[in-house]
Amino acid sequence: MPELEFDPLERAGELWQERIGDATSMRLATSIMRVHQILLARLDGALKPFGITFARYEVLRLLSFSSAGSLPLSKIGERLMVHPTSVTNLIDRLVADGLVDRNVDPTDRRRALASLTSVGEKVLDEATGALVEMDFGLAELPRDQQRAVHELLTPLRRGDWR
Amino acid sequence: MPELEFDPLERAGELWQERIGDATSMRLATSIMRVHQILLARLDGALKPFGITFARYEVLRLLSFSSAGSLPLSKIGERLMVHPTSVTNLIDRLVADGLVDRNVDPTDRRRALASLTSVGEKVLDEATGALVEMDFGLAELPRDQQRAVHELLTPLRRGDWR
DNA sequence: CAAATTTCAGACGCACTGAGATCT
DNA sequence: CAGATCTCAGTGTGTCTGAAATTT
Repeated sequence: MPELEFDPLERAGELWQERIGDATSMRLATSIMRVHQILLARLDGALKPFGITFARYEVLRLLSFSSAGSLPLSKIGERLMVHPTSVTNLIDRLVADGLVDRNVDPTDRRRALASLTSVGEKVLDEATGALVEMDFGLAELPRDQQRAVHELLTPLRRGDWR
Repeated sequence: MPELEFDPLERAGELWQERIGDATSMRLATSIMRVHQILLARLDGALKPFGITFARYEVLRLLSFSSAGSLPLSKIGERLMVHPTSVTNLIDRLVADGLVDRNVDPTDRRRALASLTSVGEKVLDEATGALVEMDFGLAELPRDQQRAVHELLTPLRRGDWR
């Protein structure tokens, strides 16, 4: 399948080093871009049979974890780091597919509350099984290395909370 | 700026552990998604003054590294792991902005060769300066950690070449 | 009234599919 | 002719801006 006979990122790193200077951060930035692309393709592929994307899966999971069983859209955006209009869009599709209910919050009628339908719960469970089965697309990395990468990356997310 | 008082990923990991099981791979997968989003926003933000995105920057850089000074579009797609129609699209925009020339390969007239214009070279140099200045959006990580993450991630890209 | 919450219209970037044109 | 290369039209998904509607 692969037409290349070498790691294209390694090649780019060597040339960068020769002509520009230290290639460390350029290598990692490009690396993260590519790994993201590979990972997303694997996750979306595994979820395709269930008619959802990884972004939608995250919404379903968040709702199932909420203690009240429902969340205002603004909270969803906050937790998932998603733009308000994108949340509306995600929920629109999930509602259209019958996986989520949208109701006005009786406490504060500006708010829309999203909650899982029973179909949504079922799809979530099955999708979770599929993702666990494929180790979230990270099977090439042993557990301890997965943990190591996660911890090393944490400082980059530091702006997400106080 | 951040409304949250806790790391949302950590919270999700704890709940996952309680209710589903080992949360290691789920944590890392979500982590990579979020870091990618943050990084891309930083890189695209730094490149905005030059009128290019990171995807277009990578094309310019690849062209400047090519020994012949030009590359057929198919090679660009191969090296950058980009779909053929996306390459056409990227080159279309770069040509429209005067950063790249597109010519038919006289050797094999099926091929289109892309090469940098002098404006393209100039923009590339300035953009490179801006990216180096911000350490490719990875300033929170010391060099040795950047190297460590890059090496740990490499197995995930292993399918890209032979 | 000011602020919060959500929605809408519209634009954009990028990935992909399927089909077609051109050339080797 | 089969195969390679590129382009085109159209779709899907997610992001964002700016503006508006509703409610507190």
